[in-house]
Amino acid sequence: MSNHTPTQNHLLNALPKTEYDRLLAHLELVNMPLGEVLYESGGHLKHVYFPTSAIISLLYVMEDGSSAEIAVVGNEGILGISLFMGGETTPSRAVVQSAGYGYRLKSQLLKDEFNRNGPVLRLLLRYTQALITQMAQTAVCNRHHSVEQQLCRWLLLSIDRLAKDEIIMTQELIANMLGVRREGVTEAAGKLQRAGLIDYSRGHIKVINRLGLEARSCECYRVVKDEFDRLLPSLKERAE
Amino acid sequence: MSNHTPTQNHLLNALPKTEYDRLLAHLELVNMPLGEVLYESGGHLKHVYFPTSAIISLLYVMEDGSSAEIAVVGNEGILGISLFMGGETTPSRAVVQSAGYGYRLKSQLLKDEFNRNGPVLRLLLRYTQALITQMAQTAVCNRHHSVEQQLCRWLLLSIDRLAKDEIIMTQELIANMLGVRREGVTEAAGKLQRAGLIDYSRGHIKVINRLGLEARSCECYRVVKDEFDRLLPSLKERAE
DNA sequence: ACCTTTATGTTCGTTACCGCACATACATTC
DNA sequence: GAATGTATGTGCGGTAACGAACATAAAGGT
Repeated sequence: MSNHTPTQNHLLNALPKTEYDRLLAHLELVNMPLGEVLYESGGHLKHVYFPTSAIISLLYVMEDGSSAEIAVVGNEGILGISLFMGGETTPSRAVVQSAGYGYRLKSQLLKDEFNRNGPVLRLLLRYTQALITQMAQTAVCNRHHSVEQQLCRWLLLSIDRLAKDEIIMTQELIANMLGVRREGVTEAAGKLQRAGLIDYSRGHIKVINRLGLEARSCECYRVVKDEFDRLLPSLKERAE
Repeated sequence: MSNHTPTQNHLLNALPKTEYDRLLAHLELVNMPLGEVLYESGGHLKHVYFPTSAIISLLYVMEDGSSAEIAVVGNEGILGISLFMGGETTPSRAVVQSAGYGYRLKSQLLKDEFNRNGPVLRLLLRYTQALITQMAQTAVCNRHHSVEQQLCRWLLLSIDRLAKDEIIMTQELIANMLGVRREGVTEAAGKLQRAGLIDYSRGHIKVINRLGLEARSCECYRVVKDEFDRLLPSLKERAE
């Protein structure tokens, strides 16, 4: 192997050489199949994860079983911020939304690195702030925007974190993420399809017209994207 | 003066004596009148604020002018986390929701303290995680719960941060916070009033039956409160 | 006491989404 | 290629919240 390298994760790639080299030996490549639950609500965190090709969804599940996605983590980020924030755990659940790969690191090793009070700490905190923006914007979006707008936002967030323009995901699961009815997603997706923006069938959604989706999305997508770009400006190249 | 002391803010009160004493001379008591804008979206942060009797609302305002509250900050917390998170600014606006007092500290002084990598850093990060929980739960609540449930949650969050059981706030402003119509708040408040849970008139809302409100609220209130209690367990006493 | 302003109450038609039921169609397996 | 399971399409009544218009009522100034 392989075409896998930790630098495919933007946070890892953004680390100075010293820190990167220190962590490298401890990074373990893991496969993340669709639907796998990486963290359960309130559970203990044995590892943190740096996705490379996978996308993780952070979900809040309510007592009555209904749920909503509050943020996504892909190759731009890290799963497990509550570890270094000091809480050890969170009330959210982390589920693999798009199958792929990532690297994991034992919790204690990340904590140790964080406590060195160096560039790793600063990078992780800036990432956390970007994640906070995403959550806050999700709250606003849930309040004010239509299912169709939110679907556009969701599709854009997903393809940004994938190399391909095709998403493997049923409408049923998208509905769970957005916290709406499956029929609502069917209807919105149908409109987008008829408008020539996407093409989908049985769990495969292909984005045909990205700009069209952006135009149809609410502003929430762009606000979040701009804030990520601002806080985590583009990542240096690293010799393979 | 006075009956004002920085220890009325729970975060300041939770600091070890060394750190508290170091900051004390730089803490400046400020009055916070209703409606004052402490931070504008994207603006520069000259100070951070530790409310004692005031409550600050964190709002996201959309392009079309509609808005929604994503979190509140009272005497349990600090306003200005993006400063130490490294972003310097956020896309949210901070408005005084309930008039009162607080202490402010020059941004650089807080940064310096944060960078000592001591108990202040750890405390602020734990607080930030609690705030994240509040935002995430707000997102879910916006998705799934009725205006009446959200109003109960909002009232409870407010009186938790006030000494009194009376809130000075018009239904119009509450509607802005919740991101709903004023009429919706009128209707929900009317129900609560007829149920004997609250008593209000022209900008004065008095909570009569706190337990009744909790029962009528969605679970979101309790989830957030429990998480705050878990992350920021009760604060030591400090000799006046 | 009057007038003005501001806060709250009420109504009405409209809309987006819900919950449910069921039809269709593709995919997989035997 | 028949059978089964899964994904998607569609229609229907119900409801919560919306937008707008307007009525009432309390507070405050002169």
